[in-house]
Amino acid sequence: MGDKDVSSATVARLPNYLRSVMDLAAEDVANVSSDRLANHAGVNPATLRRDLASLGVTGTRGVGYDIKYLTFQISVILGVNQEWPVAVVGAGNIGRALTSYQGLASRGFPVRAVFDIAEDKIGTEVSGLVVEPLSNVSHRIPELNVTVGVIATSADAAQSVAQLLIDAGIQSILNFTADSLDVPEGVTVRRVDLATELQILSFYQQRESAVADGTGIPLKPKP
Amino acid sequence: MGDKDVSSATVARLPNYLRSVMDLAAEDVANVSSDRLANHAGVNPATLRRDLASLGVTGTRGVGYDIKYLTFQISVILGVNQEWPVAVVGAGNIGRALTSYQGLASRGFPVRAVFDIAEDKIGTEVSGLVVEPLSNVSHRIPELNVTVGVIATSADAAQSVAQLLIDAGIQSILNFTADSLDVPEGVTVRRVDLATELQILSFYQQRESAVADGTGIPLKPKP
DNA sequence: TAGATTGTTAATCGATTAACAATC
DNA sequence: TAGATTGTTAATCGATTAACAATC
Repeated sequence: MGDKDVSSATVARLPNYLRSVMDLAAEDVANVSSDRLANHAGVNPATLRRDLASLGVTGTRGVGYDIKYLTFQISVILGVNQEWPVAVVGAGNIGRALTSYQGLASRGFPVRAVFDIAEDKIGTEVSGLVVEPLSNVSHRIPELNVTVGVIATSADAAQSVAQLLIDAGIQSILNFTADSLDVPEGVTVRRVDLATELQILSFYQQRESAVADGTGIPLKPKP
Repeated sequence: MGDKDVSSATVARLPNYLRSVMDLAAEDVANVSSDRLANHAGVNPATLRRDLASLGVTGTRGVGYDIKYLTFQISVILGVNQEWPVAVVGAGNIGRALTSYQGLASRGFPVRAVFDIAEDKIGTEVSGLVVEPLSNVSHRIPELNVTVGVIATSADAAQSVAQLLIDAGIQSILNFTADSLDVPEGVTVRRVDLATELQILSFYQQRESAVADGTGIPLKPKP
C-alpha cells in the first residue's frame, strides 16, 4: 500500500494538488480524473498519478479520484487540519511582518511567540504578542507547543539561533537569512532568501538585454 | 567561448558561488581551485567547473581561478554592481516589511515606490516613501526606472497587478502570493509562497512522527 | 460488454558527477 | 619536467513522461 519513498519534488507539489482539488470540489461531480486535476495544477497527469500513488493515495480505474476523499487524504498528509504553532526569532521588519501576517494564522500556522536579543525590542508589542528575550526560547518553545521556528535575524546570528531552537526541541525551521544552516539529522530547514531571489531575477534581465545586444550567452528556455 | 545554454539550476547557484569566492578573497592568495571553492559552496567541484564554463568563465589549468577576476566576472553576470530599482505593490504587512527591509537596498535593490489600492493606505508613509494609488503604476514605473516588481497583494489581485506591471514595462516579478501567474514570454517570475513553505515543513514533521509510530510512509532522504 | 481511467513499466530526458586528456 | 588543476567526455543517477495492461 504505497510504502515507498516520497521525493522532495513530490512534497513540493502537494500543496499545489490540494489547492487544485479544492477548486474542483466546488463542482457538482463526485470524481475527478488525473487528467483534469493535473491540467488544473499545471503538471503532467502521469506525474500526478505517480505522486499520489507514492503517498498511498489511490483512485479507481475507469472512474478517477473521489474528490472529497482525495481532499481529505491530502489534507491529512499535509497536516492541514492541525495547528502548527510558530515562533519567530528576530523582531526586525521581516520578523514583525510575519508575526502580523494573517496569511499564516489562517493556514494553520499561528505565531505564538516572538523573540529578539536587542534590549530596545524586548517588551515591545507586535500584533498582540510581547517580544521576549532570546533567553526565553528554551522554556517557551515547549511550553507553547511550538513546532516551527522562523529565523528572521541577521545572517551571522542564524546558526546560533538555529542551535537554540533545536535544543528547545524544534524540528522544522524556516530560515530567512542568507546563511545556510548546519543542522542534525531529523531537522528540516527551508530557506527563503529574498536578496538571492532578486539576484536571480536580475540575472535573467541582465542576460536578456545582453542577448538583445548580441553580447551575451543565450539562455536555455525555462521548462 | 562558452556560448552555450545556462540551466536554471546553474543560475540558482550563482549567488552562492559569489558569496563563496568573496569569502575566500579575504585570504592572501591569488588563486583558488574549483575544489576549495566547491567545498566552501557545498557543491561538487565538477558541477562548479561546468557551471562557470557554461557562463564563459574560465580558470587556468594547473593553477585554478583568479579570485579577484572571478569575483568581478560573477558580479558582472549577476549585475551586482548595478542598481535594480524595485516597486512594491501592496502595502500590507509583507509589502511594508520589504519596503523597509535594509537587506534589499544594501544588495542593490532599493525600493523606489509602493502602491496600494486601499484608500486608507494611500498617502501613508512607509520607510520614507508615500504609498501611491495603483493607478500610478503605469507612469511611475518608467519614470523611476523600476526594473523589478514585487507583488505583495492578496492572491486574487495578483494576476491583474502582474498585468499592470508588465504593461508598464516590467520584465521581472517577485510574487509573494499563493497565486501562480500567467505571464508572456520574456517576463521572469519567481514565487515566494510562505504558507506553502510552512506546509512543506509540516509535511516532513507529520511524516516523521508517523514513521516513529510505524504508521507512515518512510521518506527518501533529502539529497 | 465497451469505454474510461488508473497504476506502473519502460523509455526519455536532463542534470550531476567521476574520470581523464589537455595544459598550465 | 613533474605536479596540479582545468575543461569536457562519458557514465551515472534521478525525475519525468509516454504508453499500456489491468480493471472499474
